[in-house]
Amino acid sequence: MKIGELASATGTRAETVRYYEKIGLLAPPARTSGNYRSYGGEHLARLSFIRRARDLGFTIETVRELLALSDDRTRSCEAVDGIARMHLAEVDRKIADLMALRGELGRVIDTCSHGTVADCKIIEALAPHSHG
Amino acid sequence: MKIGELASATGTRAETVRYYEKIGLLAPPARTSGNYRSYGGEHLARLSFIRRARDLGFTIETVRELLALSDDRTRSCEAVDGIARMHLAEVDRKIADLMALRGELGRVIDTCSHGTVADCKIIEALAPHSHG
DNA sequence: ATGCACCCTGTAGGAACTACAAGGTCAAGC
DNA sequence: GCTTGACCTTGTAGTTCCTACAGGGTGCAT
Repeated sequence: MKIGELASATGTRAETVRYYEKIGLLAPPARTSGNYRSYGGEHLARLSFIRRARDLGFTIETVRELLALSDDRTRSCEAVDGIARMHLAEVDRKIADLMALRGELGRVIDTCSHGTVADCKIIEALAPHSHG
Repeated sequence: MKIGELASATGTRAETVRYYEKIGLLAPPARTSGNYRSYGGEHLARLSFIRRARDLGFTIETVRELLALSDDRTRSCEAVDGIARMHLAEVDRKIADLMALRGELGRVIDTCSHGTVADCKIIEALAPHSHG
């Protein structure tokens, strides 16, 4: 499996795959006689995991931790659980922030009277506010 | 008004103010005899606008557009409204993604909390997806 | 005159990629 | 057998939005 195939199989770009290899997240694969990277099922599984975790908002460093945990099967689930919990809290914060933002943005848009910029409420809403 | 005062009046850092000047978002102010930046009400208003728009999640480039639009007072509000609506849609999408993530993390924690190592499903939870 | 808080410029770093540039490999088509 | 074009290689620099120095200058109080 060449890098392009691996990339499209996992929804990644070839550049990103090489980047993951460079930062030590994905093991360097064997090479063909023409010096092309040659991937197998192990790499596919691993990269799928990485992609999915990244999509779920885990940082590269957290993904590294999770991979280390999954590699060491003797370890308890507690560490994994802890990481997940930390992320859950973070995700909850992000959701709350975005909901507040959404409300404000929605209000701003609702006030738009579709006139000229001179009396655009959106611009007004962005204009100077007291700030501490 | 010196840079530090402007910064604290708008909830920004001095470095960020200089950065905004460097990328052409904020006009260079007059200088004192000692070469300090000297800001007036115009700068305060504009930086407040920038800060608020950034807090609402608009990118620097979008803020630039909004500033350009707001400078042309006779222009129709339509473009401004469109930008805000597009941004709102983006925020909605992010919220949806985060809600999905939240559910997944919750499930992982739930599974982990009453199980042994063998039962830990976090790795499986992040296992390969089909990618087309 | 001596601190000290603040200001100046310029550059490097950080997170996680992304986009070249300049060249090598390979299968297909003529 | 040779060309075309898609793909691969390495390396480096750019992206976004700042943040953090380093190494110096200014202004005010003691």
